[in-house]
Amino acid sequence: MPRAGLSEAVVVDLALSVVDETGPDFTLAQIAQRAGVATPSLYKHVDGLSCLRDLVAARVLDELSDAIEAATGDGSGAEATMALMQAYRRYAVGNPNRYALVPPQPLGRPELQAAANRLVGLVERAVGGSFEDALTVRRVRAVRSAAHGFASLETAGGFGMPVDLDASFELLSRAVVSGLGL
Amino acid sequence: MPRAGLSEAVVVDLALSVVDETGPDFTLAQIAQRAGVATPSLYKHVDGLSCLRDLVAARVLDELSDAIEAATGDGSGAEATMALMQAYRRYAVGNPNRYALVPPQPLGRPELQAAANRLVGLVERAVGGSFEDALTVRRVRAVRSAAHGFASLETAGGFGMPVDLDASFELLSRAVVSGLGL
DNA sequence: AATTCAAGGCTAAGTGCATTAGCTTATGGC
DNA sequence: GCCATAAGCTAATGCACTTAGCCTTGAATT
Repeated sequence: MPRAGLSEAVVVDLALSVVDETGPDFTLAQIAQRAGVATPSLYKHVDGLSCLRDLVAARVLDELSDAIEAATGDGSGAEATMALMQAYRRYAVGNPNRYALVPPQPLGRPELQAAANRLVGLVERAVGGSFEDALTVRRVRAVRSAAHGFASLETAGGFGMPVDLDASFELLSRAVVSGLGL
Repeated sequence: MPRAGLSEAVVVDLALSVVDETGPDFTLAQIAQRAGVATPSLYKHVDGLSCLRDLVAARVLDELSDAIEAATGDGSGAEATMALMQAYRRYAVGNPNRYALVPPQPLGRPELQAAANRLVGLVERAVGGSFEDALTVRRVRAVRSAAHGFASLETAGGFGMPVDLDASFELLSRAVVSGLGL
């Protein structure tokens, strides 16, 4: 039996392709099929389903952070925060199934924790402040809540007709940014 | 074998007790055990797991709507919207596992669709407007996004240390309400 | 009171999945 | 060329959902 050229990263790739095509719930059997391999063989690269879920989630969080970083640079203030929220939503809408995998509580593997911390750090920088400051903590939470709430409802089809969505998001993000005093 | 006194509603009750005690993911086997019944017997009352999920979700949405309705009455405007958001968060924090079951996209059984519509109607009333109006649609979406985003992150433990949460939510809801011009 | 008959239990069996154990083979370093 | 390890495999276990078909309870009707 020839080797299939698998690795942890490739397994995660395959998982993401399954997610993109069939929805957020993936199965080891589906991935093994795409790899041309029997299901138990995956255990040579990945320590079971829940571990793989963590790896996939970390990957998605990193993609999201990349998109945000590219959009906001190292600026801060109202404009940077608006850009951050916009990039956040754009990623989610462009990758709805992947976004659904983002775990709100990044417990689990350290990679996942690190990816989540990176994202929060980007919000912190955009808002402009440090976590020493209680106001900054609150602002970061508010921005995350608004962005995640809208993205999560929109990607899940929770807004009924897909009409007026850009304007709706614009209204929300302006309201948040100005209401937070940025 | 004596009858167990089951019914669709009782099965949903049992499912909710499982959810409260062990987390959002429940299984027919767990419910059957609590009912003192073999797993297949549940099919006499409920049409399989995914149907039961819909029924449970509809029940939770109704509880959430009840809590919101009690808190906001039939008022509208800034104060009513603040009260609505507060009630929303309070329900979620008080019932984190149940809240995790709220489906963002209420596709599926008509009961579920109706429950979701009821909730949206409450937000509409609090915001004060009608869906004829595009601005009202945007405001309702913004309020839902902020409330759901914060509640979902908080209940999932996404905010790290549980410090300053009330003040954080207060900041967000004030920002949204004032930023929406309510 | 006796009978009927649907509703609500049951067991048995099938499917799909994750996981573990143990074996075999490819492959890269010596 | 040899050998150790990595990377496949098959077999088997356990758990969950689901369907099929049987049996009993119990209430309504006669």
